[in-house]
This record gives sequence, structure tokens and C-alpha cells, in this order.
Amino acid sequence: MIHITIPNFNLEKIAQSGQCFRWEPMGDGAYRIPAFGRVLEITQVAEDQVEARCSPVVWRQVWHAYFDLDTDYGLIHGLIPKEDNYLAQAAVHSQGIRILRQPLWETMASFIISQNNNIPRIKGILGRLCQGLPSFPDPEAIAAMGLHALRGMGLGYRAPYLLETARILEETKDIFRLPLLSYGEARKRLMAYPGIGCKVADCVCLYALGHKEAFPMDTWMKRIISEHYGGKIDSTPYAGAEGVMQQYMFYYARTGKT
DNA sequence: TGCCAGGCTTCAC
DNA sequence: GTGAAGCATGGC
Repeated sequence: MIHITIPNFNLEKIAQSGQCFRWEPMGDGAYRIPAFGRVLEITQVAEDQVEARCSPVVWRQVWHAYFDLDTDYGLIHGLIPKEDNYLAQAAVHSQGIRILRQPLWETMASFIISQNNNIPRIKGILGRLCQGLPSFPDPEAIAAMGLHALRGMGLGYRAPYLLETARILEETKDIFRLPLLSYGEARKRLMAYPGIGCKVADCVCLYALGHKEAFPMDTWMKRIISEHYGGKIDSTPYAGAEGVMQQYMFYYARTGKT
């Protein structure tokens, strides 16, 4: 068990921020977090303080990057223009959220499944997909499940998207290439996969590849921009951190009071 | 019950 | 290049 103090770190907010779908709440601020073939048990014990059930070495080698601990979120908050009231409020409300750096394939699969879907149902599908498995099924395992089984898990019309993407990923070995690409290159390459358009590609770029300039444009963001920014948002003041601001606005719109 | 969900593909035009 | 239809499913 290790005790760690981290500025801008709130497990519950991250859990509800819509970027991860397989965290298991254990009560009293504790979560079981599966990633990279491991499971981390971690508890929020105070503001910006957690206790994690792992060794310091594993924390440093695995979870440090997962929780994006090299990024100074205080610095990012400072980029918000004073006159941008909505974003300023969203950032205050969302303080503690970090952009996770999650496994690439799981993120691709999760956001293919997320399209035109709601979060409780996404979690249900992913839970069934991992049922009885020690970790998230790799592309080969998904391909082996076949269309019928995937449909049986509730993927609907997304089943062939996931199946084809799994097959192509196996062939291309893109799992090793995508992390080496720039944001623009990675986005373009991702969009060549069936079931991955600009929004899902941006989610993968942001939540798996660490490209914080990615700004996933979903129905919530479109509504926010329409209602609070006159239909067009200027993100140049916080260039390079667009994805973080997007996350704040998304979380605020979903959980904040009106 | 009907609407909607962290959209994408296809097909007009 | 832009716009609209169609898509499976179940949470609310």
C-alpha cells in the first residue's frame, strides 16, 4: 500500500467523466481499475490524496503515465480566458479530472461501441465483452468471437465495425505504429478503420495516445457550443490543451447544476 | 411509450 | 463538399 499526494486528482470525477468505462466503484472512494493486464485498487483518502495497493515501482512504471502525472493541470487552468465564463465555471466544477492515457486497443473498441449509444449501455456491453476474462480481449480474441456472439452482447450494428477493425489491426500492426504518429497523422489513420469517424478518432487520440489538442465533438459539445458560444468556439487561447477543456465542459454539462 | 444516446456509413445533390 | 436517411439496442 502506498500513499500519494497528487495535485488536481479526484477519482470520482474521473470515473464519471466519460473517458473510462470499466472502473469498478468499491464504495468509500475506492475503485478497481483494470488496465494493461493489471488491476489497481486505489482509494481517495483526502483531497488530492490517494492510497494505492501496489508497489512504488509498479506505480511509477504503469500508473504514473496512466493518470497523466507529468502534466501540470494547474498550468492548463491558467490558459482559460477570463472572459470565458462558461469554461471557467466548468473548470472549477471539474477540478480533479485528468485525461487518462489508456490502452490503445481497448480505447478504440470502447469508443467504436460508444457511437450513438449511452454510457450505462456502453458499460454493460464492455462488461459482457470482458466477462470471465482476465483482461480486455485483444483483437485476435475479438475476431475469434465472431459476429453472432458480438451481436448477442448487444453491440447492434456496431458489431461488424468492431470485428473488422480487430481484423485490420491484427494485419497492419498499427497498434505499434499509431503511438509514433503526430495527432494529425494518427487521426487520419484511425479514421480509415470501419466505425471510426472524426469523433471516435479524436477520443482515441485524446484518451489513449495523449494528444491533448484533440477535441472530440459529440452531441453534448455541439449543444454546449450552440447554447453558450453562439455556434462557434475559439479554442486558440488554450491551443494544445483543447481536449482538457472539452473534458471539463462535457463533465460540467452532464453533472453540473444547469 | 417514445426519445435519445460521447456517430458512422452511404447515397443524393 | 454538404446534408439527410438508416442503423440496433436499451436506459430513462
